This record gives sequence, structure tokens and C-alpha cells, in this order.
Amino acid sequence: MEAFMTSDLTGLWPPSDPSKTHLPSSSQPFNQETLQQRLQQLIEGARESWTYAIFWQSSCDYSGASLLGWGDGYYKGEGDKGKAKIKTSSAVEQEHRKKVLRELNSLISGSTAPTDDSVDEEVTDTEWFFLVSMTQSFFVNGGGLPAQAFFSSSPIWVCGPERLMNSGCERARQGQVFGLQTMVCIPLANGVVEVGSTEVIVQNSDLMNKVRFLFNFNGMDIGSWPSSMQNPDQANNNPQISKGIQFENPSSTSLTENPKELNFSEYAYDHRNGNSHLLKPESGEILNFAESKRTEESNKKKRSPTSRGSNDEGMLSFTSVVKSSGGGGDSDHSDLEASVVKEVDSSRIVEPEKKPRKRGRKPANGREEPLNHVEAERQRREKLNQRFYALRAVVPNVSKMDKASLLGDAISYINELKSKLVNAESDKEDLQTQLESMKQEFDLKMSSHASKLIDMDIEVKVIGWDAMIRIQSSKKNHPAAKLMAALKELDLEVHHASMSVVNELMIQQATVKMGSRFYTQEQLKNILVAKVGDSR
Amino acid sequence: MEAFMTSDLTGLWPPSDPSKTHLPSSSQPFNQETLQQRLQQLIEGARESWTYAIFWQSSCDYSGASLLGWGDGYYKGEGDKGKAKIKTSSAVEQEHRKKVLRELNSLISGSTAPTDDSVDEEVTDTEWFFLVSMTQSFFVNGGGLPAQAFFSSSPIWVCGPERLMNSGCERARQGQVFGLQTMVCIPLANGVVEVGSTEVIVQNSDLMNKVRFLFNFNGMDIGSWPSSMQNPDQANNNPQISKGIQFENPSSTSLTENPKELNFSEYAYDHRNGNSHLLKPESGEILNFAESKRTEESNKKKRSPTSRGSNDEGMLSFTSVVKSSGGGGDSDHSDLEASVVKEVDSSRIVEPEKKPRKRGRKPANGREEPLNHVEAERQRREKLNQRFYALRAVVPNVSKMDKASLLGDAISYINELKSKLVNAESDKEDLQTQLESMKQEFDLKMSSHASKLIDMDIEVKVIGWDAMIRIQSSKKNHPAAKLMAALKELDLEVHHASMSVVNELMIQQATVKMGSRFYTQEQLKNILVAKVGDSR
DNA sequence: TGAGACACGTGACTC
DNA sequence: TGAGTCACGTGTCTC
Repeated sequence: MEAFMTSDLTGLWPPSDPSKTHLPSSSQPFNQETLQQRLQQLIEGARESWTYAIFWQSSCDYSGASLLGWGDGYYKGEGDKGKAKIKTSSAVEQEHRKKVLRELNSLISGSTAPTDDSVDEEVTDTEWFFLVSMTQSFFVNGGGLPAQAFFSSSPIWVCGPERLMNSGCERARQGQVFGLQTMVCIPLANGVVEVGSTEVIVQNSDLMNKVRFLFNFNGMDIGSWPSSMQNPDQANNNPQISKGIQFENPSSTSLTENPKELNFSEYAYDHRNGNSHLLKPESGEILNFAESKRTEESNKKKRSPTSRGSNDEGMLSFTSVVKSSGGGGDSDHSDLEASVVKEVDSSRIVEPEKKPRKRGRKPANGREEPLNHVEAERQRREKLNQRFYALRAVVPNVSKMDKASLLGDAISYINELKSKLVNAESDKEDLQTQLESMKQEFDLKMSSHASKLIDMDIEVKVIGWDAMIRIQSSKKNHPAAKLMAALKELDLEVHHASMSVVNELMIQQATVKMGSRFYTQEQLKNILVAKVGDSR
Repeated sequence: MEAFMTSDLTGLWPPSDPSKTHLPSSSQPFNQETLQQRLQQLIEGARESWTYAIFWQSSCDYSGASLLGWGDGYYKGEGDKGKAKIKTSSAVEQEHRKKVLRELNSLISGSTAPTDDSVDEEVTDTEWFFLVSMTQSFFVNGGGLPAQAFFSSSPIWVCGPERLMNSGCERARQGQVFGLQTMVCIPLANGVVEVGSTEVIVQNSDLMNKVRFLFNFNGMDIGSWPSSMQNPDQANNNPQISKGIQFENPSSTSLTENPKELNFSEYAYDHRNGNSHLLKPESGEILNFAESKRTEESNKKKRSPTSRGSNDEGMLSFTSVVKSSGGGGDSDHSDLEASVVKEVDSSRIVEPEKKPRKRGRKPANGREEPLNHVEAERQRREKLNQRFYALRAVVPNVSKMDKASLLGDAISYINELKSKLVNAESDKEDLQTQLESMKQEFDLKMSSHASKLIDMDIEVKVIGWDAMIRIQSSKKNHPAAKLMAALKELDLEVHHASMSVVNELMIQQATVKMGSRFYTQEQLKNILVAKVGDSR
């Protein structure tokens, strides 16, 4: 059964294959393989436990009326599978379901024998609801949650039994009957994603974002987003120079190389290829901390091809000789010579100080250690610069600033973010408490009417922070459990409690101590009437 | 009257002076001058318009029972002063109030003549409520909002007329009668701060934080906390100090500096003060990138007295020449030199190369230009390092790391903060919408009962996203205005509407189109019944 | 002209 | 020991 639902459905159910359906697709349908995968991803990874996800595909019938029909679906099942397979449906109903399934199966696969097994298990309510969904479709200007969502282009989130029943949607009503507590429809360009759950899940943007991510941006963006999110070195705000300079991620650097080992080879390479116009020194100079000058430089001085993975032939032979000799001679000049040699071809010979273009201190020639050291230091600087560059990318509003200012701005930006975060958190808390108190007030207001409806006698006496509670009610619906739950919820510590049943009457008595909040006698009574008297 | 209330009360009213009261103070009272200032600050700067603030001082009477009595108060008045002086109180009541005030005044000042003028104005309800508060006191284990807050050590926030009436507190009831809509009691160690407003102000942590800031931490912390907030150089994540971070109040930043201009001088100061045990070189070395070594160094090499505002003699002559030539007024370093100079006196003077301790390249002596350049470069490096240091302070979990890693961590930290912020914002939005829908549901549930109470006949027909509304009601209470307000609130676009009055009956008719949200017939009807039928 | 910014090579230091 | 980090003095470039 499980296997049938989660894997086979895609290709088997007629309407899921656009070529077989009678409905001409108005916009191109999602790729079927990935469609189900996305539905799966949508609810498998979620914090909340969604029971199923369905994609309703928009299309037009022959008359031209817009229609939403089964696109694909993924059934995950209830959160607590083992125990929660409540057999609310009768044996007759079960037989009916199995029969329908069997027929369906045979219709699809053409053979009845192997599929019989898979229909032997019980078919839960939600499974059934999911399955029958396949046969449904909605006129977008008619009723139905998916249609409403599609028509209005805005998501619909319905949770709680009453809301499902009162939504004015037959499908929602049915879902409620089959045990659903939450149904959400999110419209897309070419259809609607519906998810449902047997639990009450309050509205949150998590799901929306996920849908938007998984469905709306299925094109080019889907690859680039996650990586740019994760890697600080890649995150970047300036589109025009995102080229490869600051990228450290090996995965995306077919052209760039790990800066730890092989720096600037691309620049060097460019230069051997002549003065490439790809990177003009002028344009790069503002944005790069180090590279801009170097491009010019390397015309004069070929920068350290030694330890780099250069596969240029002429260079290579030369390099390897010098290097393998243990850097005995002025190997620091080796790369220098190399470039000179090249240039020799085109221009002139040995003069190492042709122009005073080179920056910083001239190399202290005639050493053996420094060569490596120099290179290492170079790399360190480079790494630092790349970090600077990356930092520049994540801190807003720091154009054409020097390092010190950049750091300063980064610091204040961090602080700004921090305080904003703190603010947002406290706002959140405010809202939360507001919500809590609202809920309580709700109980309070409800109670004035409810108390007349429920057959219950309640007495509350508050003395300081202590309270005495006496409830006399029908023993039905576990009033004791409800009372205790209420006490817990109200943060009332139980000092003493007793309950006894006489005939059909339960008498409860409790003395409690208030915890975090103070309630007046009336408040407490009203709340308890609401909570314990609640007939659910 | 005003002057009397806002300035004179402090010292005049008997109980506000602890020496005159019969109540022995259990904990030392706040300084009276600053006490009223704080109450004023508390509500004057607030976003919301609070009407008054009172500090209830905790004390014990002779029997040992704990008591809350008038500590001090600040009366600000209603938000819209000009028009809002509603004369709800009768002329008799006004006379009574004035008489009492006059008597009070004479009691205080001893003479009746000069004070008569000040009591000629009308005494508004809230003023009166504030004034009579002075005479009140509460047993902490008795009733009353302040006492409850103090006893439970948790704030109490009551808003809305019903809640005030139902709070079980006589004072709150009275406040409601006198026009208050919101009353808040926040407990402190030695009393309770109470604020009230004639407007409905929903609970938020802003006020709490402010109270905590102004009252609880009046000691040593008050100076250091705000600065750690503002200044990126000082901000810091360690849990024990994070408490104060969320305070943003700019009014308390006499110590902070603009990070853009004058950074980090305090760190420099610490270092030049010799090997202060506050920051040992060893421990500092993890934290400092440059300074730890420098402390030792500065004994050997006279560091950069040149371009700084040093007032040392030998150095000075040199310095002043260079400095006055425009070497950027780094006046923040001035204290720094002083300490260096100090060390010079104790050890030795000019010898720059005493030991080979110096790092990097030796100075190319015998030049005139480079010397200045060297100094400038030194300062640049120093500035950079201080920025690094500051950054380090702001980014958590970066102990003993090198600059590159620090930058990397900073970057990912920024990204982390960013995403957290985004999350928090969306959570906020979720809660907001939840709250909204809750409010609507509230209306919904209320309506089922309310509809029977209000004399009104309503008919709603929904067709697709259009709806037809017909309301027949008393012409009283501007039902048309209420309907239109409701339509606006529900985002229902009016296509057509008409209203006509027959005798005492108003008949309204409207056809509307639903906007962002879909309502079923029942929903819409219920909501409209609630909103239009509301007798307010 | 000159102050500021940057990168460089180098010596010192650390683990 | 040697790889890594840092600070220094310097050369160069740019407004």
C-alpha cells in the first residue's frame, strides 16, 4: 500500500500524464519526476508533520473553462503512524475502499494478481481522502479551496475543525470528516499546491517559502541559491565582478584555483595569452585590493609560476629545473627570468629593472629561504584580501572604501543586525504574549455563554494567591483530565485534589496555588468553565 | 496646576519624604530628585502616550506588615491636551476637587494665599486620580494591582475597560472610571512602578526594558551599559553582559563615540599604561593583533610620538613641526603618547636599535621623507589592527584565530545574523497574521450571540468573489459609517451602495467585491453583524 | 605636493 | 624544523 502510494502513482494514474489526459495543458506542466520529488521534499523536510501534498494542475477543458485537476501527489501519512491508524471506518467501508483500490490498480497495471497484496492493508481515512482526491477537479471560478486560492492568487490556510467545516468548501468539509485538521492551498502560476495535516498547524511562512522555492523558481535559480546562501566567500552583492575572484569554493571554480596553493594563475595565464582585455586594470582596481596592479606588473615580472600548476610548456621545463635544484641560485628571480625570457621573444633581454613599476621592496637577492617564505607571505596576503573582498560583499553600503573603513562598517553593521535581531525577538515575544492573552480573553468571553449550555456546577474561591476549586459535572468526557489540563495550562500548582463519582455525577475538588499569573475569582471561574465545560 | 503637579510634588507631599513618614523604609529609597526624573524619563520619551507614572515605595508599618505607599509620581497628562479635557465631572465635583486641593496646598506650604491661583483651573479626571493616589497605600498581601505585582514579582498589564473592571482591583476600577484604559504595574526590588494611560496600549517589552534600565540598574551599571550598546568597539556577546545590549536609548550615551571617527582609543590607552594587570600581555596576545608585542617594544623603540599630539619636550619639538603640517588630527591618541613618554623617562631615550627586538625591516636611516611616511604607515596599520580587534569583540566564538579566519568568521556571522533576522521577521509576520485572524474569529464567535442582542436585520449573499449586503437597522450610532469602516477593514471593494432612512430605520444596501481574502456567506454575515451591530 | 592607501619583501616569533 | 603569522619599512600610485 505504502509503496503503491508513494512511488507508483506518478506515472500510473492517468491524469498525471499530460499526454493521456483529455485536458490540454494551458501552461507547460512540471516535469513529472521532479514534481513528485518536490512534493515529497516539501513535506518530508518540514518541521510540521504534513500528511500529504497534492499539486493541482491548471488546465482548460474544451469549452475553455479553466479547471484544476490532479497533477501529482505525495502521501506521507500521519505523524505517529503506529498508533494513529484509528479505525474509524467500518469494516464495510474498509471493504469498499479495498475493492475500489483493487479495481483502480488493475485498471492501471492491467493485471490483478500482484497488486492484491498491496491492498490487503487497512486503508486509513487520510489515505482514502488522498486517493479519492485523484478523481477530483475544480472549476476555478467555482467553489473549492484550491480553486479559491488559484482564482484569488493568494494562499488559503484553514485550520481547526470548525474552520474546515465553515470554509464553504466541500473538499475541506470532507477532509475534516476524514480527520484532517489543517488544509493549505498555495497558488502557483500553473496550478495549486495543497497540503494537509491531521494536526492543527498554525499559519507560518515557512511552507510558503518552501513552495515558492521548490515550484516557482525551478529554473536557473534553483542551483545557485543554496550555494550562495551557504558559502560566505561566495556571497556577493556586486554582480559585475562576482567573476571568480573571491570564490574559494572548489566546486565552482573550474577556472579559479585554490588560493592556498595556486594563486593568480588565471591572471598569469591571461598574460601569457597576451594582454587580455577581459580584465582591464582600471576597472578592477577599485574592487580588488591586490590584483589590479598585479595585472600590469606581471608583464614585467612573471610572478612565481614555480609552485603553481602551470602547464605551459616553455615555462614548465624552466621552472622545474630551478625548483628541483632546491632553490639554490637566485630562484626568486627564476620566475622573473621566465617572464623576461618570454618577453625576450617579443622585445628585449635581461634588464630586470627596466621600469620602476614594481611595488614595494625589491627582492633581497641571493637567498635560499626567502623564496618560499615570500611566496607563503604572498598567499597569506592574498587570502586576507579575498576575505576582505568577501566581507565587502556581505556588508551593504561600503562602496569604494578602504580596509579600515570597511572593517568599521562591518562592525557597525554587525551591531545593527544584532540590535535589530534583539528588537525583532522582543517584538515576537510581545506578539506571542498578546496572542496568549487574547486566547485567554477568548475563553473568558466564551465562558459567559458557554456556562449556560454545559451542565456543570462550579465554585471558585480565591484567597491571596491560593484558590479553591469545586466542580460538579457529568462524569462524561473525562472532566478530571480536562480540569488537570486546565490547571497545568494556567500554571496553577495543585496542592490537593480529590474526585469522586456518584452515579453519573463527578465531584472534583482542588486547592491550587497561582504561579506566574494572578487570576481573580471571576476570571478563574470563567476560564475553568470554558475549559472544563468544553464539550469536546 | 500643572506646575504644581510636575515639579513641586516631590518634596512637598509628606509621604514622599521618608524622614517625615511614619513608615520605616525597609530598603533604601531612591534618591528623590532622580526618582521623579526617572519617572518623567520613563513616560516622556515613550512611543506610547502614558498619562502618569507613579512609584509605590515598599515599606513596613509598625506591625511588620509590608506596605506599598506613595513614593513619587509624575503626571504628564493626556496625549491630546487641548481638546481632551473632557468635563465629565460635575461642577460640584470640580468644586470639591479644588477645595481638597486648596486644603492640601495650604497644608503643605502653610499659606493659602499664593496657591489659590494654581487651583483655579479645572481638575481633570486623570489629574484627580493621580492626586488621590498620593493618599493610597496597599498591603502587599492584600488586593490591588501594585500589591499583586509586587507580591508575585511579575508585571501586570491591564488594558481595556472590561479588564480594568474585572481585574479585581479597586484601584483599577477607579482608574477606569476616571478614564484610564491601560494600567501597568512593574515590580522592583523596593517597590512598584505604575503607569497609566487614557489610551489602550497593548503589552510590549519596551516599557519593561525602560523600567529595568531606569530603576533596577541605577548603580554602577548605568554608565557602562549604554556605551557597550552603541559602540561597536565595546559591544560584546558574553552572556553575562548581554543583558544591556538591547537598550538602544540614545539619551544615555554620553560616553560613546562615533565609531567612524574616533575609535578604540580606550584600548590603546590600556596598553600604554604599561603592563597593566588588567590586560596581561599573555592574555592580550590572543586578543590583540599588534599591541601585545608593542608594549615591550615601546621600551626599546620610541614609537611614533611624531605625528601625535604629544606634549613631551624633547619629542615635542620634533612632533610639533611635523604635526602642525597637517598630520590629521588624531587627537584621540593624545593620551597615548603621554604614557609612552612616561616610560621614556624611566628608561632611555634616542637609541632606536638597542636590541634586535624590532620586527621587520630596519629603518633606512638618513632620510627625511621616509620618516614621516613610516610614521603614517605605522598609524594606518595601527588603525587597521584596532579595527580587527574591535571586530573580534563583536564576533562571537573567534578565540585565538588569525586575521583571515576572523574575517571569515565575521562574514559567516553576518550571514547568520542576516538569516536569523529574516526568520524572525517572518515569524513576526506569522504571529501578526495569526493575531489578525484571531481577532476576526473573535468577531465571528461573538457575533452569534451579539446578533440576538442588537436590533438589526442583515442579509448577505455571496456569489463568487462578489457579495451583496443588505442591512436594516436603527439609524442611531451611524450604522453607515460602521458598515463602510467594516468593508474597508475587510478589504471589500464597494461597487455600489445606497442608504436611506425611513422614520427611525436605516436601510443600507451594498454590492462589493472581495479583495485579498475570501469570505463565505456565513463568515461575512457574522463579521458584519459583529462590526455594524456593535453598539459602541 | 603631499597625504593616504596599498602591496611587497623581510625579520621575528610561535608551535 | 619549518610552515604560518605578524609587523615593519619601503616603493609606488592616486587624488
